[in-house]
Amino acid sequence: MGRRSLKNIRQEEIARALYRCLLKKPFSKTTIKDIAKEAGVNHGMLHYYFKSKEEILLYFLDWVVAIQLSGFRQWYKSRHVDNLPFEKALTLVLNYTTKKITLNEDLAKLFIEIWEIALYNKTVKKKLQYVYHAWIDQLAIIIGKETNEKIANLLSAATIAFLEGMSLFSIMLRGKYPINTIIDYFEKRIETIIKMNIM
Amino acid sequence: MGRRSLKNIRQEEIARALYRCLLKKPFSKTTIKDIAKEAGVNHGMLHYYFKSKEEILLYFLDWVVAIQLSGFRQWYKSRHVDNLPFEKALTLVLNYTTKKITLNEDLAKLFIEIWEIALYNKTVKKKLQYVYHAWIDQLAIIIGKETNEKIANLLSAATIAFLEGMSLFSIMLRGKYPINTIIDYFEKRIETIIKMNIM
Amino acid sequence: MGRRSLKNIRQEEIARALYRCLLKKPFSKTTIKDIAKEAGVNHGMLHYYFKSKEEILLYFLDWVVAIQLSGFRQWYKSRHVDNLPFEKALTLVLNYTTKKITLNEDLAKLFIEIWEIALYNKTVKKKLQYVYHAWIDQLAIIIGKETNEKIANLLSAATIAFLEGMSLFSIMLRGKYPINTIIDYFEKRIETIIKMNIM
Amino acid sequence: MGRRSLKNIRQEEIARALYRCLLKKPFSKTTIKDIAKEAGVNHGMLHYYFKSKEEILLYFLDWVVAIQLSGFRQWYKSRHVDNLPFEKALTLVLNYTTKKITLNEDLAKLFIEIWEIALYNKTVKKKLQYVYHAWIDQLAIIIGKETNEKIANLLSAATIAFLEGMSLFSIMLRGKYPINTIIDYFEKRIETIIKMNIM
DNA sequence: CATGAATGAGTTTTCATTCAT
DNA sequence: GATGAATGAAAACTCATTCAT
Repeated sequence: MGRRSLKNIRQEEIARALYRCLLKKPFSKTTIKDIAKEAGVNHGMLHYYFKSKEEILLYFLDWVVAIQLSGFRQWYKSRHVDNLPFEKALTLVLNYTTKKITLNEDLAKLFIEIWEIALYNKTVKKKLQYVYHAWIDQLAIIIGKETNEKIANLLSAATIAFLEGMSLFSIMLRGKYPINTIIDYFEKRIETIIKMNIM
Repeated sequence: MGRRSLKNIRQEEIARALYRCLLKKPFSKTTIKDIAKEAGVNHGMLHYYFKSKEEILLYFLDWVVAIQLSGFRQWYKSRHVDNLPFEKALTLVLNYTTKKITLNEDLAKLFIEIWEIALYNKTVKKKLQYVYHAWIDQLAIIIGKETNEKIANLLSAATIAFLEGMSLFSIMLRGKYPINTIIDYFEKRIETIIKMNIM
Repeated sequence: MGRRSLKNIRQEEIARALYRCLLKKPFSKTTIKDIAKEAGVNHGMLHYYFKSKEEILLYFLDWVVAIQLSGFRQWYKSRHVDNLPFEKALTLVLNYTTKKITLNEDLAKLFIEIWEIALYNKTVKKKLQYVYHAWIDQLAIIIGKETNEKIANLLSAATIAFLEGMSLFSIMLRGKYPINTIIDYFEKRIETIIKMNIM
Repeated sequence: MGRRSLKNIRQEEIARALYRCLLKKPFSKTTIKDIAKEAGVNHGMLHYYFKSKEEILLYFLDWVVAIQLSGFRQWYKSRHVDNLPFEKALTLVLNYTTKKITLNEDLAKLFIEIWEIALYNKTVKKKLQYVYHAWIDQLAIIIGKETNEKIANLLSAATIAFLEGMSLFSIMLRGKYPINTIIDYFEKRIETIIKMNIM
């Protein structure tokens, strides 16, 4: 992807290190030195590239979101989802979402952490709202092919709420409930539910 | 329920204080002194009644869960839900759940906090699993009247996942999406979805 | 006088410790731990009794000023300066001032430090202004017995400026100039200068 | 005079930058990067031209003193003060001193800062002593025309102490006391005081 | 010469926990 | 039981200094 400045490289390394840290500890218990150690750099460096611990978090969030978004867009293009008929497009997108996002345990953990931070941090909350907006809008476009916009939005939000709930359960109830089965079950019926709701 | 020891009274006061604290700050930023102040007792006392800050949290969790459970059970009995026909029982229970739990913003905030703590704390995770077990089982009993047990469990878990997702959205997307409308919409259709899934 | 709270006792001990520290190092290089060590207490204590390092400084300033003021007032009363004739009162007060303040090397050092802090710290500056106000006013009252108020104020301020300059020199030029001789010389002539200025 | 090395030019630029910095912050809070930024050079360069932060300060002091001294000497020559009668010379020199030094607020601030540093730094103290020596000697030469050397030195030191005290007051009591009036008042009487002291 | 990345010692501050009274 | 004084480990952050390029 061409040349990036050392600053960008380092900042991303630090974001990547924070990612690994958050799989072990909550952000509040992750110290600057933890992140530095994980990144293999001196802890003073983190303050050279970021003004504060919170700045690292904010950069990290943007980085994670950008990666997910770009991953999704690349896949979306490569499968020509735009040109597919409603049923096919819906199935494909839901499948991508559940496999790559909902059931990605690292991501699920990460998002639970982010939810909590967002509770008391407006900037983080805004970023999270942006993500859900984008996600709901994207799915609403597909659903909107078979129903009116208002209902499509409503169904899209409901579907994603359900998937986020399942994502939560995949972490909290792992091994206790057949998360995958439940998701499969609903993937197969969501099309019907959507069409049912037209009436 | 008869006499309770002073210790029990104090412990509950402290749990209640923690509840109020958690509406303002995450647990990690809530200090022993914050809780003590909110409870109107000396902070040294907290270590007299509890071994550590974590013990307060664990007691608090049990207390919150017990309150919710007893509230539900009392309501359940008073409405004789056990004797109602399937449709009526389902409607009533879902209505209670959405109004008292899903859309209770204080509780929603609290649970996001608890989810996060559970990520990295096995004891908290176990308590949370117990709560979801109890909840899913309860709903599954009602749904089970119209379908087989396995499917009932699956549908119950899915419904509660959806409600937890909506609870999350009610906090994160408040004002941006018509949370209440979405929930109303689905309350009206869940019966159909359940019956549909029998086939 | 009578009973003082432990808090007051500790705060004063800390102020006293800071006093000793400032004879060795500037405030900016004096660490919280230095003060704690000098006071013989744990450094956490300093934050128990004071909100911040600056708060210690402010308390310290009030404490130093109060001590000097009370020392002066006690002496003033015990010598019945109020009832003495102009010449006697002036001589006595100047003598007290030069011996106890101007040529008190610890105090001189301390005040140079305070001057510097006051340069960039408004609260400290205000406290310092209060001290000089009180001092100038006090001397002006005595001088005012022989001249009009405006001139008395002017002469008082000039005298104290001279003494502060000598105080500075006593630290900076110790051993190089006969500070004591200069002060003696002027103590003897200030009366004449004052009277001369009436004309 | 003539060509100066790049090193010298840069060093002076850095000294000039430190001067501007010290009008905003004490030396202890002025960082190497602050100075570098003010000088418009890379902060690494400061360590190329100076061994340490303290070395910058020492160079800076010499630079300030040299500027003041050369300014004074130039003025002194241009006015042929050496050839003037006692009264005229005294008046002129005092006037120059009060206007250019005592009441120069930037310089006054700077010197308060230097006094404080000198308290705990022998090298700085030595430089300061040199300045006061030179200044006192210079004035003593003029005063000495009307009195014996010992008394002249004494009166010179006293006068400069007074001026330094007024300089302090001009910063600390600005707006609260009529500093200029006091100085005017004494400029007019110092000649009389000097002559009075002969007797 | 010039840059800015990197280091690490040192600073203030917070806070759970202990304990004497 | 209750109080609040005391401890000390650990946190975020700063900054003079070094050094590879």
